[in-house]
This record gives sequence, structure tokens and C-alpha cells, in this order.
Amino acid sequence: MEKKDEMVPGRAMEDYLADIFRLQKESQDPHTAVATQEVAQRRKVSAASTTAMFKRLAREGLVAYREYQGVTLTPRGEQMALQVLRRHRIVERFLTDILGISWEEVDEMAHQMEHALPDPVVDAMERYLGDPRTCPHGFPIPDRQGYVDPLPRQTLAQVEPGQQAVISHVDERVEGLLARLAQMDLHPGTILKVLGRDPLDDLLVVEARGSRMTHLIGPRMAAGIFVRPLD
Amino acid sequence: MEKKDEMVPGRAMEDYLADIFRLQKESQDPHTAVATQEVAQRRKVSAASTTAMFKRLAREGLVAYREYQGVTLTPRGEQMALQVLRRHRIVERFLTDILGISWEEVDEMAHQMEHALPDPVVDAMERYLGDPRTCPHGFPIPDRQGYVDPLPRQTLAQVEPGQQAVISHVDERVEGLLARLAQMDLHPGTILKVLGRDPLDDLLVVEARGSRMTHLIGPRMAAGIFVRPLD
DNA sequence: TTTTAGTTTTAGTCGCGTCTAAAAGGGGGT
DNA sequence: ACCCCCTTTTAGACGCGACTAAAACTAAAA
Repeated sequence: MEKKDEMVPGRAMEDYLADIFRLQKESQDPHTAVATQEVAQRRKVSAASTTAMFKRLAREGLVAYREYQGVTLTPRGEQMALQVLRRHRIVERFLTDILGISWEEVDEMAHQMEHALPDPVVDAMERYLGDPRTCPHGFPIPDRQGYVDPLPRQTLAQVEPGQQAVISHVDERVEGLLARLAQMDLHPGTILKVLGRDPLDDLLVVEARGSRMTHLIGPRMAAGIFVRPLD
Repeated sequence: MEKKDEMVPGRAMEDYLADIFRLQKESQDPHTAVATQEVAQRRKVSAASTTAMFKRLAREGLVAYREYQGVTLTPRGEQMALQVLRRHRIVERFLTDILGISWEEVDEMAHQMEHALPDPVVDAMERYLGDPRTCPHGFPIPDRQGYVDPLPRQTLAQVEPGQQAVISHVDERVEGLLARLAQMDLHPGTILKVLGRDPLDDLLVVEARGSRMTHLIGPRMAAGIFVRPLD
């Protein structure tokens, strides 16, 4: 039969690249290598499988792999990871804004879909949406060249009483966080004022500008809400 | 690690099921088994691979397989095939009607996408479209229960001069047919009147009701255009 | 420096989906 | 009835992506 040479780096490879990228960005020093176990845990896969994949990725020139030291994305690997993130976030936007699916569900669905969508489809979705700049959770959408806005690292937990901040993005992996925020009508873009902090349980009292509602937010939740300070 | 038991019949299995279904419908007697080679040719895969897949499908109870005699879909297999067709055709409609992609391109794209779309997404697309009854090429969309309207088997080639017929559906696999029809602004639903037949090259002279344009259609094209007679 | 706890890699296996080459089966013509 | 051609199946292989169990390595504490 005809051999399909098309160097299409398997659906799984793309998942690994995107997760390596995310882990790199999340780590305090984004220049150190990403460890086998970090990736294994994130992907819910054994460490052995991860090692095997590191070798495949290295063979394809997508990561630099040093035994026992983890991996770093090469420029090509990073570019590919960014394209995966781009697809993922556009699809998420499409699912929420056009198809009316809740923001708790779209991460998993987009993950399922993202490797199967032809580029023209993703581009058409993007145009249909009016070139959105972020996904529903507030993460920036890389452009076709792979440029992506930097993310703030400050969380709501670090905001001092009396200060104001605007929600930048929300960690979708924190169990129940998205549902709670939806209940409180808090979203990326919402401006918050920290009224006070209960030192006993480390609860934050915040007021949402606009709705003028006040809410109590625990430390786990606050650590998943990333903000930009407001002068 | 956790074992993911979820009996998800592999993306490829679904492709085979759908193609077996289509071949069954296209054959003169839809009750005879579908041969190994038919499937192999349709899927552009070796006969050996097809035999291997027949065994897997039989093991899963999706086809009845008799050695050297080909396969027949079981009720479960047929149901699954219908759901694949449903997804495929809804996605095609979505790509043309919402995202503005041309009907020549959507078959391949939908094929690429169809196995990765979660059911809620397909259902949301269907609602967004207003519950369309056919794909852009005129094939009926099975409902959630798997019911699908029967297709006419008469082609334009069989229409006698003087008679009128409405285009039901178009064989998307006929090379160049979709592009030609788009040029002529002929679509499923268009009413045609066969004005005459040139016996030398077996060309049909047809007039499109509405545009009142007349066109010449060769035998290859005519055999890919399925029609319903008009009284 | 040696021990030890935790991480990483190797070794071997499995299922899917594909291939090629060779063997086996089936059906029509003489 | 036999042969030949065409179809189908078997046999053996491969790459991907996963697993477990065991061996190798690292780093940090004693």
C-alpha cells in the first residue's frame, strides 16, 4: 500500500508538548528542564511511558532530552506547543460563546477535539468569533505566529486588603473552582476589591465592582485565581 | 496506573463500520454481505488489514463475519454506523453553513473531525443549525434513534427527455463533480428538466428551473447525481 | 562517606492499526 | 474434473502509546 509519510506527530505527542510548555510556564524558573514525573502526573500516565515519549520527542527534534534531567522544548517544539494551545483556546471560546456549553466542561471537550480539527476550521472559528484574545478562562490565545501575551503570576491570595485587582485568568484544574465562580458571577475581567482577610481560616472578603456583591473566598480558591493589580 | 476500560471502539473501527454501512446501502441487494476487497478499496487499505479489522469488529459483536464471505452489520454495528453518519453529516452542514467552507472540502474535514467530537458538541451544533434534515450533499441526517430517510437510487442518467426531477443528493466521491455543480449553481433541491439527450456522447441537456439556465451534463457526472422524479 | 528515599530508566508485554509476502480458498471455463 | 485466476486469509513485522516490575541513578541526610 501507499506509505503515508506525512510527518504528523501523533495526537499524543502534541498533548505532551502542550503540557511540557504549560509546566515550563508555571514553574518559578521557566528555563529549567521539566522533570519526567511532573509530566507523568499531569498527563496521568506512568513515568515509564513519559520516558518513552521523551525519547520519541527528542528523536523528532521537538525537545532537548538529557537522561535523568528532564526535557526542554526546542524552538520547533515550542512552536508546535503554541499551535496546540491556540487550537485549544479557540475551540474553548467557540464552545462557550457559540454553542452555549458551560465553561466547566469546555476544557475537557476542547482537549478531546483539538487534535482532529483541520487548521482551516480553527481559523474559520476564530474569524466567526471575531478574533478573541483569550479563552473563556482568561488564558491568552497565541496568534498564528505563536506570539502569546505574558500571564501575571500574582494570585488573589496575594492581594492585600484595601487593594483592587482585575481577574486575569483562572486555573481550570482546581476542583470546583469554575462552578463556584460561575455561581458568584465572577469571570476574567471582573474587578475585585479585597475588603478584608479573616486570619483564622485565611478567608478573603472580596467585593465585585459592578454587582457590588461581597463574597468569601478560601485559600485554595484564591490560589487558583490570577489577577492583575489595579493601580 | 488506572486501567481505562471504557469500551471505546477505536476511531478506525467507526470508519470501517460507516463504510460497510454505505457499501451495503449502495449495493443492489442491501442484504448480501460486504466483501473484504470492497471495504479495502473504499478505505484505501490492504485486504489483509481489512480481514484483521473484520475479526476485531466480529469480536466486539458489531458485524457478523463469515470467512471468505464478507461481513454484515449486526443491529449494534448498524446503530453505531448510523451515529457516525449522523455526526459526519451534521459536521458537514456546520462547516458549510456556519463556517463558510466550500462543499468540496467538507467531506474530508468532517471525516477527520467526526470521531473526536463529544456528543454534546454534535447535539449543540445540530440545534444551532436548526435541526437540518440533510448534509450539504443531500444525504439525510439520521436522528438520535438512528432512523434515516431512504435514498432514491435513480440517477439523472436515467431520466428521460421531457421529464422533470429534483436533485436529491450528489456522490461526493466523483472527481470534480461538486466543483462543477457549484459552478452551475446546481444543488440538492434544484429542479431540473431534461430537454434532450445527445446520443453520440450520451450528453444530457438540462434546464434548471429558477435560473432557466441550460447545461450539458456528461454520463459520468449524471451517474453521480441522484434525483427524485417530479410527478 | 555511606545509606537511603525517591526518581528515572530499562526490559518485557500488550492492543491497535497498518504493512508485505506467502499460503489457502473459491468459482468459472475448458 | 481440473486448472487457473482472483480473493481472502495467515504469518510475521512495525510504530505508537500505554502498562508493570525491576534495575539504575541522584541527591540529600546521617
